[in-house]
Amino acid sequence: MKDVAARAGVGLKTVSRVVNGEPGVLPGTAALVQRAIDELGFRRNDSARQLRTGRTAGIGLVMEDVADPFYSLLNGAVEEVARSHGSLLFTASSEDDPRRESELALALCSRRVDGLIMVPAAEDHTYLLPEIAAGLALVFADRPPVGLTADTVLVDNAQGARDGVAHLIAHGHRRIGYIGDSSRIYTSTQRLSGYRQAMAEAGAPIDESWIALGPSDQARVGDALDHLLDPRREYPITALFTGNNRLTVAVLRELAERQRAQRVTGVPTPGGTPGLALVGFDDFELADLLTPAITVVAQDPAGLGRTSAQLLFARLAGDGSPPRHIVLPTVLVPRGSGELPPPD
Amino acid sequence: MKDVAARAGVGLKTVSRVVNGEPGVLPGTAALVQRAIDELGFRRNDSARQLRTGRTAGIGLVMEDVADPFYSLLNGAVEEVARSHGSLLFTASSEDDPRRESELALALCSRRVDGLIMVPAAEDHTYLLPEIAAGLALVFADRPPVGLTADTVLVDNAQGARDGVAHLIAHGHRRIGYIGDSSRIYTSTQRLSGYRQAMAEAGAPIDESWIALGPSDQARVGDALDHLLDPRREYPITALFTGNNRLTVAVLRELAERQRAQRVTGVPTPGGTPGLALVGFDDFELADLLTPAITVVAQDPAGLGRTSAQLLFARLAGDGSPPRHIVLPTVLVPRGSGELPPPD
DNA sequence: CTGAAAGCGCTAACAC
DNA sequence: GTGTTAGCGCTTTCAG
Repeated sequence: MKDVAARAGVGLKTVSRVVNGEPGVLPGTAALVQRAIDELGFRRNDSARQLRTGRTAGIGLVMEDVADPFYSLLNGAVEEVARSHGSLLFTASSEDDPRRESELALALCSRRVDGLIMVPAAEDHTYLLPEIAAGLALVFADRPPVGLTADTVLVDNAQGARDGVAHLIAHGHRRIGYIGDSSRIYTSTQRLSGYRQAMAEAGAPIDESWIALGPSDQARVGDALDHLLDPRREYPITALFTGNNRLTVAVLRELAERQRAQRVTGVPTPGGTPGLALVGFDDFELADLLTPAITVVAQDPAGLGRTSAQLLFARLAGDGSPPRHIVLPTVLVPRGSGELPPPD
Repeated sequence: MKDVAARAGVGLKTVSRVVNGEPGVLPGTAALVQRAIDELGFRRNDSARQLRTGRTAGIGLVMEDVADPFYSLLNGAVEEVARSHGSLLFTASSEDDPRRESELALALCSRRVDGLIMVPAAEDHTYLLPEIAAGLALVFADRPPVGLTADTVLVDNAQGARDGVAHLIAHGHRRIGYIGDSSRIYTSTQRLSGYRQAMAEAGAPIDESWIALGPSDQARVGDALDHLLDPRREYPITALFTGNNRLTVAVLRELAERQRAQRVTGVPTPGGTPGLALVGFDDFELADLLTPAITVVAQDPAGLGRTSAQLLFARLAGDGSPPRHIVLPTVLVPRGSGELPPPD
């Protein structure tokens, strides 16, 4: 900038004014400066600007995994809102590791991002208290913070799961299995409680062995399924509720595998016969094109991201009202798999 | 930091040394400083650090749309490599708009990101020349730059499409339709040329009306499909090659719709009868669970991201060799839809 | 081993 | 309208 000023034969501040489009520069002078800028290939150094103004025009998003469709939709919505406010977005994946979450969050704080949106993995967020005290705007999305109060945007997980399970019950099922995430995760606990509520409301007793929490990879899901569908059970389950996106797909893949095996070998296999009713929490692409199409309790990941980001920018614009807690509804999307009747 | 120094009763530089883990500080002094840091809730201001050192430990990624599965996988891989190098990642979606691309890229340059990975949308990248001259490390991914030479990581689109179409030909098809992206997009042109090559090699003449370029939304794809499957054609196509992920899914959805309609109404509809052979460029989740399962030419989006990022960090580490051009292979994944025989 | 001084590139606050 | 000065918070350099 100094160089530009020298080249244009004007003062430093005049260049600054031109670069920032501030008023009070004669068109002639501005043109002179602009030419010097072009000739020198000058570009304003935002690091310096940030240091001076204290604003970075950047926000951070910490979530589990950018590559997961749920988070990538959330990410896209946050980015869109950020862009409309002239901010750039840092994205960071915690891989659901509390340590990594705090490392990333604090790294973003060191950069002095204007605000942070977090889908937390940690079970204690007091490490952020000093940052909040120092002026960090913070919004929690999808899961609430622990150890502090802050703006939070959640999904009505319990109600959603309850709706999904009640839907199965309405279609004649009483023995319904549940495969969900580890109970470490907030949303998982909420969804499980929705399952229990729906069963209780219908007066349907729950056999605790119908509940499998925490199988993460394909193989574990297969094991859980084998256990749930064990043919030696006196009262086998007739329907299944899956607690998230990835689990639903894993279950579908396992069932398809068993069906293929049974078709090929002719040997009856648990899960080898189509007809198990299924409702999944969280929608996913192509759910409508499978056979049967998959009934889901749909969340709105983009809405979650958009709402969180809007809340964040409202704070950055000076909204000093008490922390807000927003809960977004879910929508049951019947497509076929959840309307299959129980056998006999 | 000044405050910390005052509180600890030491010099500024000593605090700096402690904060950065530099050697040459007595353990006792370090402990003193650390206590002052904790008490004050001090966190180093990276904006200032960046200004001084010239390094931001941040890179940028500009692509079409973070929410698209292809890009979110690429994004995830880039982020992982960045993290392993201690860098944070800015993600920005251009929505395939050249203006937006350059705005975002230049905004990232203003922040003095250490490097930039771009999936370009623009048709001229000379606007980046001053930035490169100023030291920006730049890698193009998936599509090459126009108007300058830089490190580039591409996929072998032509060979992939050729393989896919040859696969259909090997299964007895001669009249093969092609639905692809706008010819404005590099990858689209390459894939179309692969289609032409495969047809030429098989001595199969191409009717230009079999080729539909540019239908983007669901409705347009439906129109294109109606045109391709027009029952008044003397020689109807027996197979279809789709140029990307989104188009494949859109086609599947259209076909499913026609089949459903025909089942319900009993009125024969073009595309209403299953059996059209299909190979799609680009893999997608659940392709294996559809009926029939979808044969695809799979790319490796994560590999693309990883390779690009590794190349970028090699440059940042001082690799000054001439620009590299890496081409990643595709893999044909036969699953059923591409092995359907032509009728009669 | 520790500290004082200079300056990274910019903008805020004032002169002129 | 335009220029000058000071200083954002840090690291680099060099002296103790």
